[in-house]
Amino acid sequence: MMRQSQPRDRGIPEATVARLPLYLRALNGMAERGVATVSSEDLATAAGVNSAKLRKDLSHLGSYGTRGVGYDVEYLVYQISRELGLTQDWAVAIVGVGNLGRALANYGGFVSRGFRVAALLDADPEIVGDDIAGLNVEHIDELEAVIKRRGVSIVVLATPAAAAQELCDRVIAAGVTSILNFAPVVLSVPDTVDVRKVDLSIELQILAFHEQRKTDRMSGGPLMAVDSQ
Amino acid sequence: MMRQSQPRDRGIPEATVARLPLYLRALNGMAERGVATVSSEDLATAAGVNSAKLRKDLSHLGSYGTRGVGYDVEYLVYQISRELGLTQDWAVAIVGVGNLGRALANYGGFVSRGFRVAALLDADPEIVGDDIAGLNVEHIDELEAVIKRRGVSIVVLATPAAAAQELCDRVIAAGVTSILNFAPVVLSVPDTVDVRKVDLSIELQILAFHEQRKTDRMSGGPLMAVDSQ
DNA sequence: ATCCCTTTGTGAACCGACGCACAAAGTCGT
DNA sequence: ACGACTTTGTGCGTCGGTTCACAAAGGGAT
Repeated sequence: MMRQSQPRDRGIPEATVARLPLYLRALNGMAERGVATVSSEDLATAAGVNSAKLRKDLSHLGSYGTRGVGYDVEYLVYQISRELGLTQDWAVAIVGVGNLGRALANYGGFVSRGFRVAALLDADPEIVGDDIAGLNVEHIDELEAVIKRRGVSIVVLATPAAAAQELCDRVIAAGVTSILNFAPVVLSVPDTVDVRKVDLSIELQILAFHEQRKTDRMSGGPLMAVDSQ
Repeated sequence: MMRQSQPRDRGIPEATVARLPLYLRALNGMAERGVATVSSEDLATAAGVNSAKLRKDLSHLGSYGTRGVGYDVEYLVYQISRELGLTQDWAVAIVGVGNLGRALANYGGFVSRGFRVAALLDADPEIVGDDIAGLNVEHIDELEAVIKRRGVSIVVLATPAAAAQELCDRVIAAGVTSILNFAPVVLSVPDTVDVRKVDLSIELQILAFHEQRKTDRMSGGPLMAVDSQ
């Protein structure tokens, strides 16, 4: 298998993609602290992963990195940013400006790199017209127009569960193919559309499961019957 | 392999655990609509998974379900709830009452089943003393006392990144072993502690990656060189 | 220029998860 | 009471991801 300069297999494993933002964050921290190069071992520790995994992940992007030395921090930041598509600017619309929507609008975290909140939309006439985080809340009737006018390509759904599917359909009809969903429903979408789901309640339930097991194990033996409850 | 009544292998795959809350939600919806029994096919559709996977998941809890008929909705709700530890009440403390912390405190979603927000804590004297969602915000100095007094076993960290690790350490020292972290940092914890991470910025970056690929594919051919950027 | 030391990039074994496809098991109608 | 039909529970092949361990590649010292 011979490779030209950097053919960079179009086919980065999903698990790797999910970790790249982690590496990027660690690298940005190092760059700010003036670190010039970093070994896979140190970067892996900073990102909370195993160093072999880190190296394999990075090898999917190309062969950046110098044997015996490590990786150039700045260069790697650039390469990962480019791979993730953060060298361009993404216009994000937040649909649903309740408590969560407001929190997201004010969250500095994603404005920082590549993402820009371009619109806030809600159905409640009480909220429409308010200024939040320097943006005017627009009426949901404007959804399609706003998406097209501002070039929105990523939509964050922070609506009540009952409204989510309908709004999702409209957003997709308006041409959006990337959705971050906070509503506790399973959205049904064509498979050309990417949906990522964030669900607080599910996370808590998973924690509760493990927590229960820990306390079970303390009170009874590891092989104790479970029907005591 | 013979099994007594319901030995229920202590050893449910992590992937299964992560889906149980999904099934539970779908089942609760059905129960409210008065559905008495459901087939794996229908439940799988409602939960957005493949029916074989659903059956295998449920088989890890025991052999509930009747061939030729399906699963009794109420019974399955109970079994999954019990397995997840939702038949008991979990006291949750929210540490950090900024925009996000406030949104979480007001989020009805997790109060509903098994979880109860038992405390809100913050370091900002401006915020301490406020009433949010019927709870008084307490000073972070009270952290250890509050955790012990109220029997808090799950902590939600919604603090700025800079404060997260220190607070995490304190929370663990106070005996908590389950943490839901919203701060964009990699927490280092002993492996007796479970940390689940929710990171908006990472989710957006993953979406951006796939979005970029879609648009790349549209403008150039599928096998086009990538260095045009 | 050569040797030694460090660190990358990856082949290969391993592990968990997924989905197909089917036998076992139970229901319902006659 | 029996047969046809439905739906579960699972054995098994497959696949993606993780980890180990090491050869290849470079840097720096002598």
